[in-house]
Amino acid sequence: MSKGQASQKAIAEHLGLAVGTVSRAMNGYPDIAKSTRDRVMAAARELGYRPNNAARRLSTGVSEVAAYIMPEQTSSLSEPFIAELLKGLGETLRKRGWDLMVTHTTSAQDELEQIDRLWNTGAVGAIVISRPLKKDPRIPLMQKLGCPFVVHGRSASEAPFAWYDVDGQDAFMSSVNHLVGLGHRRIAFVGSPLQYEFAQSRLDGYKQGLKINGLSYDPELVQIADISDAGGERATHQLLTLEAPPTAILAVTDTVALGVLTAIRAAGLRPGPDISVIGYDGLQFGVHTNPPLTSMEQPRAHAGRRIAEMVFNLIDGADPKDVTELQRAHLVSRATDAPAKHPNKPEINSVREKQNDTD
Amino acid sequence: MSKGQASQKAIAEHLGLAVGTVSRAMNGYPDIAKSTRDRVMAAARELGYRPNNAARRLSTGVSEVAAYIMPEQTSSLSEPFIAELLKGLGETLRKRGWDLMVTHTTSAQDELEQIDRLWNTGAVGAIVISRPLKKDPRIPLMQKLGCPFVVHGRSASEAPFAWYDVDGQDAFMSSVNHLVGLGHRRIAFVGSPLQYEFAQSRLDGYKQGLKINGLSYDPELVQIADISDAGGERATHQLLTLEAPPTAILAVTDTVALGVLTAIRAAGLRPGPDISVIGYDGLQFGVHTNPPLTSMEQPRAHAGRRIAEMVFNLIDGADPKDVTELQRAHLVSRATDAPAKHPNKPEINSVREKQNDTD
DNA sequence: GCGTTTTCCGAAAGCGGTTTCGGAATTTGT
DNA sequence: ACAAATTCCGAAACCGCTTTCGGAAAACGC
Repeated sequence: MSKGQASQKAIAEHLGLAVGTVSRAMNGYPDIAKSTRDRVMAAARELGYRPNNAARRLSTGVSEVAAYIMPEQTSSLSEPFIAELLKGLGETLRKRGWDLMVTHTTSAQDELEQIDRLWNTGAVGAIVISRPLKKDPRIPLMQKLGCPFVVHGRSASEAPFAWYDVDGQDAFMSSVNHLVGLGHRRIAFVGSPLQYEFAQSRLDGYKQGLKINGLSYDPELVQIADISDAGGERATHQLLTLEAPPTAILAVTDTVALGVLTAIRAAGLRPGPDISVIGYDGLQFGVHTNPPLTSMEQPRAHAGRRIAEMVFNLIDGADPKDVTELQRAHLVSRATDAPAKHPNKPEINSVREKQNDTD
Repeated sequence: MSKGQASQKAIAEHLGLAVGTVSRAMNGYPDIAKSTRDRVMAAARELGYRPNNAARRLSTGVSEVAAYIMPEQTSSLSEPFIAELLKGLGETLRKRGWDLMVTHTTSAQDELEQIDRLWNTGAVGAIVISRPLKKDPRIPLMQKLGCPFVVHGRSASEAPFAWYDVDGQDAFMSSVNHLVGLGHRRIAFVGSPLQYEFAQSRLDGYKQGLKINGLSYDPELVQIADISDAGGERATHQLLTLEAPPTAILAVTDTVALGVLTAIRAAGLRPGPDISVIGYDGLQFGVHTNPPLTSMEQPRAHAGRRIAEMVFNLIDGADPKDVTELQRAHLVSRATDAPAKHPNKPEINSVREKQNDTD
């Protein structure tokens, strides 16, 4: 439309050169004399040259834009997380001249459609997705398309792919260890739907933690909830009405943990002193909850940067199977992890009594 | 690179037509027989045709991508806000085939540079910015560039521009009214640096609220802080060491209010019963703070949608001065607004006594 | 001092669309 | 049945940049 910008042609005319020469000068071809390269660069600066993105893309065939597919149903509470991720992604991409595009989808089907569109219209040159399912159709699709992609999380797949993940299994195992160390024996797990890989692996870690501590697995103590505060609240309400309620609860995410805290307080109990709670993510607002939430913190700022770097690795021709990174989460202890009140007397736990006391 | 996609040329050859004919058929030119248009459409579907974005952009000159410039220093706590905004923006843009690009900047200077780049390289066809300064250099820049843009917030400008905003002045005025109605007379304001337009207008609303309630303006009761929980905490600490501390505190954002709560609790006081606190934004995590935070809620989900629609209005040729919308915020009362303890006895307020009591 | 390399640049063909222009084929007018 | 008006499509230029190819000019060799 407007864009009164200097093109290579303008530079060429200004200098009495051919456009092809200008192009090669700017791209560092060896068959251009240093003197003319300098002239070209000077003129470019002087005339305010801006390479036309579309033109370059059209002739090279690659788009210097990466797409981030937003996880479908993101509660407003879990979003601080992806905002940080976006920042790391965007800033790191920019260092090599790439831009970041975000795409929201309306359904799993729509998501596949978007991926196909983004790649096949040439809108983007790479894609990053989050929260893969245990068996995620997006992965074989992108492999079929030949689109460079990195997954934030792991997944089952026949062919190897690039991924960045935090070891949730390990994290939940050590959470259990931590709680057992505090004298807890009845430890519950509030998880999310198991089609998500992260949900499964965190549950696995929980089970594994029980096992290595010689605790038996009690299905009653495992609740599956929506990834939301409301989901955590409902699940915890269930747990608290058990005949033998847990003395500690592991939440699959901090967002869910918020609901856990709410439900515990609603039952007239104190998160921490009465029932320990450990979340996962280490979100900043955990310091402001009532009481401040103990959580497994993952290195979030790092994630965006690394994922962007992995995108470049792929672009530079790295084999996807060599482009993987597994980080660890670390316990940040705030106020909701505490010694079990009666480590050896599992009978002191009628919630209703407790409630009446407090009323 | 790969992209085994069908081009218009492929369709043309498949049908024995010229590419120009195919193009005009797809774009609804009137000089194409309906019969051949149908054949073209059928072939397009059959061959899996995908228009090449770059090619179209190159020849039409317009890019169907809108950029959202991320506010420079976004605390991780304020980010739920923009994530919701992005969602509304992205989904609404997509309805007309547009995509959303996000750009993080490292400085004010860099931000101007990015805007210039995004527009002049043809990467985007419109830009939306947030949190304008009272006098914001980005606005005249975009006006000079001729780039369609909408501002999330208002600003002083010679030429009119498109904006969407929530009336912060009105909101803080009614917050003051609300508190006065609860018997408060010493009401403090924890604001943010006044180069931001929103900071100024909220302060103005605060002052206006004082005036219409016949309260005098006491500069001691106004603190300027970083837009963060830490900033709010420091500012509140100052307020509490005053000889005559406030009985109520207005925070410029919910993020800041978190720090206000922390500082109040740290002083051994109870937010709500002892000192009322009202935030601004109505963020969801306000229900999980200690205690739950009363706040002025703005219609956030609506914002992204409307801003995207305004972008299209501009693209469709609307005069920027006609593309504006002012929304109102509404009080959502949770647990931090309460009647003043001693409405008519401003002498009961030595914080140190209170602290000692609690110690 | 004349052939042979090197060095350096111009010319041109795309990339995949859009849009203008002109003309063949068909329809209309009388 | 012949000129005029429509209808419909092909041809070609262009958007800005990349890249291959070939050749002129300069440097080299002996």
